[in-house]
Amino acid sequence: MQPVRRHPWRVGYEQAVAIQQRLRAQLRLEPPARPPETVAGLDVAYSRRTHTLYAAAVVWRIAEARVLEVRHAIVPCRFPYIPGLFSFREIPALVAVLERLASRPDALVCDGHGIAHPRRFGLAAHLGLLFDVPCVGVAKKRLWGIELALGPERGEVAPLLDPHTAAPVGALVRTRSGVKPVFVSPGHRFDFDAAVELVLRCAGRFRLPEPTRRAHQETVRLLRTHDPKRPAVRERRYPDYVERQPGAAANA
DNA sequence: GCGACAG
DNA sequence: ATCTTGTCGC
Repeated sequence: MQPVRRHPWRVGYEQAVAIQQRLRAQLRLEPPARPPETVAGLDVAYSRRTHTLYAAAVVWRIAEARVLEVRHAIVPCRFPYIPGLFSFREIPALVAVLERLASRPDALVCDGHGIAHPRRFGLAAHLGLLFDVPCVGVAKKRLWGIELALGPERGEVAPLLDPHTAAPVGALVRTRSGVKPVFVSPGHRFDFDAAVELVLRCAGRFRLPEPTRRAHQETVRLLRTHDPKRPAVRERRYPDYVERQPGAAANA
């Protein structure tokens, strides 16, 4: 899978904001022509110690609830975390992992917001536009918008409204009864209803949609194998404590 | 000046 | 997100 637009190597703050304002005009917020059958869940883990991003993509066939493909990418981290400019931090890793996909999924599910963003250009909007692929954002916390009341049952939905215009920017979606909702917003080539529908179709037994949840697991596994943390010092020895011998009696 | 602030 | 120690519940 190849991007249709290039992302610059080095980006400063003002340039990042300018890129967002230029690209957001190109977003298409209509639903995909046909309902997605395969989606790629995406996630990134960080090593603070080595300034490295560990990205994973899990391609998922919705109808069969089955993994089709898993890819990884490891890239250096070259942009700070700034709320509102989050995509510039993770996009190099996500582009790298998507370029490794053999298949072209019908849609992407990102770990972050789409247009529920102060400039209407969150990670899912940015990434969807770079590849011109349908993309939805699923975030665990709010960045932008006013939350309307949401019922407690799985499948219930409430709007997330722009603070200035009261126009919808996304939705709160209850993916599990009695569990905190997720924040769903279209990124590119999605509208609100199709985005919510896709997230619910990908929802399994957990709060996060299954493709993203599995991508997260992959990311954690990558971090653990490539950047294992070892204790700074070995735990001290305890001279008075005697290890139980295998097969020894419990006491004398 | 104060609070809010995706990952 | 990462770091870090413990606690609660199936």
